[in-house]
Amino acid sequence: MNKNDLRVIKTRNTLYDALLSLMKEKTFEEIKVSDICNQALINRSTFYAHYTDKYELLADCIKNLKKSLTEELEKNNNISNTKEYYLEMIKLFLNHIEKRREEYLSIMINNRNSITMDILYDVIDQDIISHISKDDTLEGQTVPENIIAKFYLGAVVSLGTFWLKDNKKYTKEEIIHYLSILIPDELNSK
Amino acid sequence: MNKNDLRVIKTRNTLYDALLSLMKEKTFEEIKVSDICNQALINRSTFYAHYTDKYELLADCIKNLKKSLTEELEKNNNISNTKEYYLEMIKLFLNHIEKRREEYLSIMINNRNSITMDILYDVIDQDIISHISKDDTLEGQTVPENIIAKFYLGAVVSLGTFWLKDNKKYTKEEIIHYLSILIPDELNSK
DNA sequence: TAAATAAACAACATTGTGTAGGATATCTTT
DNA sequence: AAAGATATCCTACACAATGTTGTTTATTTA
Repeated sequence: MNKNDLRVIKTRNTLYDALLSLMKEKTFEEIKVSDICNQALINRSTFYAHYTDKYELLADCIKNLKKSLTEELEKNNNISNTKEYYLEMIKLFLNHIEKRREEYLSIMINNRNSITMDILYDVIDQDIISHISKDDTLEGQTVPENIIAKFYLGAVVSLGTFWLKDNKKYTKEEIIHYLSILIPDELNSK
Repeated sequence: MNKNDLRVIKTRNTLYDALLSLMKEKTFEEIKVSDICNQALINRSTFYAHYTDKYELLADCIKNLKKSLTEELEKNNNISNTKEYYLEMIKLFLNHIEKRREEYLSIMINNRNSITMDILYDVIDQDIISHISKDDTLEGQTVPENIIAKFYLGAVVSLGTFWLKDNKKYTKEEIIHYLSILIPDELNSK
């Protein structure tokens, strides 16, 4: 199966879109392989030529989102694990949500946050961890580094999904401003 | 179906335990009704006499956990939405995790945090919201109340599940101590 | 244009679901 | 402790969705 064959690309994209579109109406679990194929106007046996089951297709969607979020977060240059890093990180994070909003919402609406949360948790956790390991200014702290990490990881993801869901109330800049108040300045000293 | 009949009680408990035990090995979605029945040594038709599907059984488990967490959190007397409230809340939260640790772990291990997170998010979000509505000291704040709420909601749940997963490293008291540093004193003034 | 190969189509075996009826075991009540 | 009630077991069946296979048709690419 040649990944560059136009037919292959077209088929996979169609299936991808069909799944996302169905997820706006139903839970992922309620969606049958045949539903996806009907929606995509693609034969069921063709589906099985590409994916072993619907979970593999979803994994593809997730992998895709994760990859692009990871890339976005890598633009962050602050290698130390300080307030500046977290502020820059949430900025990039909110940018990404803005770009892929429709996809995030499709996944989230009928799946009780879970899947989206898992995606975000994984990627951001990874980002934070890799930043911690690069940071060599971490001696004699009052609060262990990984406690701080999990604390802000949860806080940031929670705020991000909250912002994603009711997009009208606050601007991106407001959210970042509020965070700059909620995160103390002397994060790594004391 | 008489809820007090010993046979009924026994059957339901057995099914409940069987599901939790299977969830240590597989994803919830991978578990079939027949698997649960085999594990529980209960006839499949009996299962259907009690629940319409495996989701209803899981809902029962979740309802159970939610109820007991809600009750635990209600012991919190701090009606204002301040640092003291959050500290007391996480204390009760960690108590609950300690009590029901095995159940939480069963649900969490193979289900990528999702279900557990949803449970905790729901209950704690509810608790925070009800505390906010009782608090009348919320004028002229720099950061909107619901932003603060989602921020600490995520932070607390994230830390709680982190603590749940590697239970050896930190004591409950240490976690609470660290939190008292991470949450600023003047949460509601400025 | 020819060769390669992906997509469509049809047919089938398999698996898990949900339901029903009568036989058996367990619980409740007196 | 016995009688009646009823939950569980057992078997069988209809149904839906899955996953596989072999053949034909259409599209791509060299």
